[in-house]
Amino acid sequence: MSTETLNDRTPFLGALMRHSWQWIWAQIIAGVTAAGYDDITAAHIGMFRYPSLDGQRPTELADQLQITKQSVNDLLGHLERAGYITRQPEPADKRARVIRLTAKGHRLEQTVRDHAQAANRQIEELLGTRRYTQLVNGLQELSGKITANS
Amino acid sequence: MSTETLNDRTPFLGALMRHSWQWIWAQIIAGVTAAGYDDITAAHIGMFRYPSLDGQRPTELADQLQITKQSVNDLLGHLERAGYITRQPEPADKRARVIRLTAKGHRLEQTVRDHAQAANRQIEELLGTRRYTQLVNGLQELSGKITANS
DNA sequence: CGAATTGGTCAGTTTGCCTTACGACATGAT
DNA sequence: ATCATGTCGTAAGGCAAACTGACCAATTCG
Repeated sequence: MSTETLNDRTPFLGALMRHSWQWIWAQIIAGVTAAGYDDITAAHIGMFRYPSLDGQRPTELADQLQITKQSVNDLLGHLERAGYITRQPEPADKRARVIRLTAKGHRLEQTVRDHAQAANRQIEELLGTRRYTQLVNGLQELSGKITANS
Repeated sequence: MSTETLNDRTPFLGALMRHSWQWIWAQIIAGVTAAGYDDITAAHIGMFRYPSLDGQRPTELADQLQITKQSVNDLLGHLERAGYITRQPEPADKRARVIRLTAKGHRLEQTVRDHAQAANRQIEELLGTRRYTQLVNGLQELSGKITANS
C-alpha cells in the first residue's frame, strides 16, 4: 500500500468521479436499506431521482434514465406490485399512462432524498464549506456545459 | 427546456457526479469503439484502469474492481480468447496465475488511457484551467478522504 | 382520409454479475 | 512432519436488469 505508484501526471477525472460517486451512491443505498426497504433494489432506488416520479409518463422516464421504455416498464411493474406507485390512464391521451406515487411511494422518495442530502452534508464536513462550495460550483458548471455541448 | 425547474437548494452532488462521470465514460467507450475495438464491451474496457493489468493477479483485480473473482475470471477469459492477455503460471505460488498483456493488449490499454486523457483535456477547455485545477484538487481531496474514512 | 409516428406492452434473449462448491496449493500450530 | 485452516483460481448454475423485435391502439401529419 505504501509503495502504491500514483499516476505521475494529472489523475483521470473519470476515476475520481466514479470513485466519489460510488461512495455517495453506496451511502444512499445503505441508508434506504437500513430504513427497512427490502423489497426494492438499487435499480428501483435509481428511479427516485429529481424530478419526482409523481406525474411523469414512462417514456419521459426512459429518456431521463437513458434506458429503454421496456426496462422502465419492468421496473415500474415491480414498484406497482410492491405498492409504491400506480399507473393511471391519461385523459388527454388515451394511449398514455401517468405514474402516481402512493403514500408509501412518497415516503420512499423522501427517504432517498434525505440520504442524498445527508451525503452532501458529510462531504461538506470532509472538505470544509469553502472547498465544498467550490466543488459544487465546478461540477455544476461542468454538468451544464456537458449538456449544452451535445 | 427553458422551463426546467432546478432544485431550489443545493443540488445533489451525487447527481452532478454521476452525470459528469457518465459523460466521460461515454467518451471513452465511444473513442475505443471508434478505434475499431468491437470484440470487447464496456465491462472489459473497465478493467483497463490504472494500475495496468499487466503483472496483476486475478484476485487483486477483483478487489480493485469490487466484483467477485468469478466475474473477473469470466471477463479475463474473454480477453484471453480475444488475444488481449495471457494468464501465466506464477512460479512463486503454484496456485496463482499472472496476467500478461499481449502486444494487442498493450495497444488497447494505451487507447483507453489516451481517451481518458482526452476527456480530461476537453473538460479543461470547457472550464478553463483555473476552475479545472480547482475541480481536480477538490475531487482528489474528497476521493482521498473517502478512502481514509472507512 | 390514409400514412407515419408515438405510447405502452408482451415475449424472448444477452450480459454481467452473483452464490455455491470444489480441487490444488500454501501456511501456521502443535 | 503433519494436519487443520485458509487462499487461488475455476466450474456450474441462477438471477436481475438491461436489450431487441413484434405488436396494438391512439395520435398526428401530409
